[in-house]
Amino acid sequence: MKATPVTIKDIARSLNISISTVSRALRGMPEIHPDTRSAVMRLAEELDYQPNQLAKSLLKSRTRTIGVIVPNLSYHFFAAVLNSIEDAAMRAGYSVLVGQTQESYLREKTTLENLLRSQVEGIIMSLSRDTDHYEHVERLIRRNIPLVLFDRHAEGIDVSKVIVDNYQAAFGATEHLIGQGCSRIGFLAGPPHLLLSNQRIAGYRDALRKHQLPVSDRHVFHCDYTQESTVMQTLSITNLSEPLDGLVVISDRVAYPALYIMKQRGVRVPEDLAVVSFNNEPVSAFFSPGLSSVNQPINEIGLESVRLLLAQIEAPDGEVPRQTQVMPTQLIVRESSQRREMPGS
Amino acid sequence: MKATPVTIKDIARSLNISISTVSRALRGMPEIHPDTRSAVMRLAEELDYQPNQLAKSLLKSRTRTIGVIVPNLSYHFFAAVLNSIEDAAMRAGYSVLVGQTQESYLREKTTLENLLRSQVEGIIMSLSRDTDHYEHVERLIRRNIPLVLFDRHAEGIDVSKVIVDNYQAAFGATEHLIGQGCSRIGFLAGPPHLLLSNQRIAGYRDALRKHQLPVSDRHVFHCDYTQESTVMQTLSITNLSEPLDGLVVISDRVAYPALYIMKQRGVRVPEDLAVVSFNNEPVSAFFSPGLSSVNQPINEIGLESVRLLLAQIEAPDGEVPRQTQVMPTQLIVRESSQRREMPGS
DNA sequence: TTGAAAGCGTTACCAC
DNA sequence: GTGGTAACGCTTTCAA
Repeated sequence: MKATPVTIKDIARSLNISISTVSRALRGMPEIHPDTRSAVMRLAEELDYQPNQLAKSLLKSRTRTIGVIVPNLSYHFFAAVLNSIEDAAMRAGYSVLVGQTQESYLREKTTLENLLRSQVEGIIMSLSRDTDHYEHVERLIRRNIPLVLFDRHAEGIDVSKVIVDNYQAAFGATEHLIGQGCSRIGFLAGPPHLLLSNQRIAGYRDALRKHQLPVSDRHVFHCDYTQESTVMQTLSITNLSEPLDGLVVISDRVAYPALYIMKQRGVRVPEDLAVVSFNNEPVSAFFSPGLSSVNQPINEIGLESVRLLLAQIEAPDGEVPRQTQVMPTQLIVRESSQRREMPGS
Repeated sequence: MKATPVTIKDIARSLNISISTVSRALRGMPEIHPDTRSAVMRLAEELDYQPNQLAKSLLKSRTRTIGVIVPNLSYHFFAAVLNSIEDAAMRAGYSVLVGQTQESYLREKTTLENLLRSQVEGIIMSLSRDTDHYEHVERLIRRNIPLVLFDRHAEGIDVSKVIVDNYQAAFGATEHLIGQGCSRIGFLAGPPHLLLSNQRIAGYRDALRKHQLPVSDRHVFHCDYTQESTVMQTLSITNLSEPLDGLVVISDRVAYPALYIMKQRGVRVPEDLAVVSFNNEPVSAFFSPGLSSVNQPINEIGLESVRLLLAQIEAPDGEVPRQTQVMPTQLIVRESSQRREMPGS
């Protein structure tokens, strides 16, 4: 017997009063007689009454639910941002429906549709690896659905974004390697069409150029974030006839297996090859050598995404405040990239 | 102008037909005239009509949504299980509402209530660190809400569970250390009242006893999973007057900083101290020394949780199939615990 | 202070 | 084949 949930109606019937009165009593409206109110309250408590959010939502056209779409929750970055999003949403009285795309465009599209059918009031998303066209996103915009893109975004779509300056961050990371005396610096990048990856490559290239170091396509290696392709590309790097002495890696997730392979192949880090990466996952500090990595303010990215989304959701009709928040990054220097004494140490 | 979403009613009015006809056409009911159907379909397409799931849910008392409550999504284990849960749920046509407790009992309780108000059809949860009484869970059971507990469960509550045999796993891990020649083995455990931690301690103790090795409370160190307390406890371990030569750690998350401290203090792993841990996070393979760890079948835990939950949700009234699935674990031996040659290598 | 009734968007039953 | 209507659980006028 799947207990039929108790409704406001049941309470009304039991107490021989009207539904409206019960509703009012439950919500603490001032005009209700204290006796009535306490009777209602007591019975509600006793029957363990739970208001049906669905009915409320339908009536008010407000679900207080937001949808979050990410490529994959086993990536620390996305899980951690979701953590922060859920936390902020909860504090603001919102619930979170999650969807993962598993890096597939198709699933991104259907997940989006499912969330919309569920009447989420807005969507926070990070594009999948395989997403290379954006009609589904543009449709959201046309339909005026509050939307925030974070991390994996796309150029030329007019929507709120929470991102970091990937170009600058990569530029800085590369200069750091140069400052450590590296002169043949490579880049272990993500898939070729991924904006974030390309922006970082651009920063890396310009840093090399600025310092009159050789820039070559043959020093850029693309992996698709899977372990197999990372291993393959890393092996290619170790097999270069003229070995690199510095390497920028697209993310810590990719750097871990890369470092492992380097060690196996007898490449000493940082002596033979200085390495910097992106994301600064917590474990990176505990590696040996500690992995130098560009930190992104994960918590703030989540908070900011929620803030921008709620700004849209709660905006008076007609105004759709769109803005791009560029969050600060910071290169955390650890042993993996340090070939020179730290000043003062 | 927040575009009022187009409804079935709008379509009906436009086409001068009744709401019921539109509804039937949209759902592909056979009795509809082809012309009518195609007209409806075309207009629906054109107006980008999206059925309102809320209304459907209210009517049918079926939301096809499940709630998932976990302590914290930045723990790899929980994020990865959620990954698997969301995936399985999606395939079964369900959506997932997530909630995090941040290890707090209070938040666990309120999150639970929120999910119920949202009319989730069932709940998959892992208890928070600070949860030491279970009325909130028992209330679910009394109300016949489909429920599955995974990983962090509790004894004596009659509900479906997906767990591993922590006792046996710890027993095995400890015997492995003994097999490597360790005789003074300690345990870096979780909080004192955490069932999972205590089960592992019991397995550890019994393994020591079986091999006539000293069992002492002073060799069990409790941390609360935070980095600070892990560091503190690790320092205590390195400060023992008679040093340990083997250590079982409650989880990889805890082992990482512990190994780091060991290295800093000049404790060689595995030569001075052999270490095994639990969870086998992907990065553990890339550590040096590689961290030996008890693998839990994360993907299967998620799948199984969904399976058990759906079994309850879809069970005919009256039957509430409850079962406990004990998932297999496997000790993955890496360098951190190997003090003897591998046979045949 | 309370009650009756309309309505949120949809489906399903019963007529025609 | 199609249309009217009740119902899901709730809030909110409007009247009393």
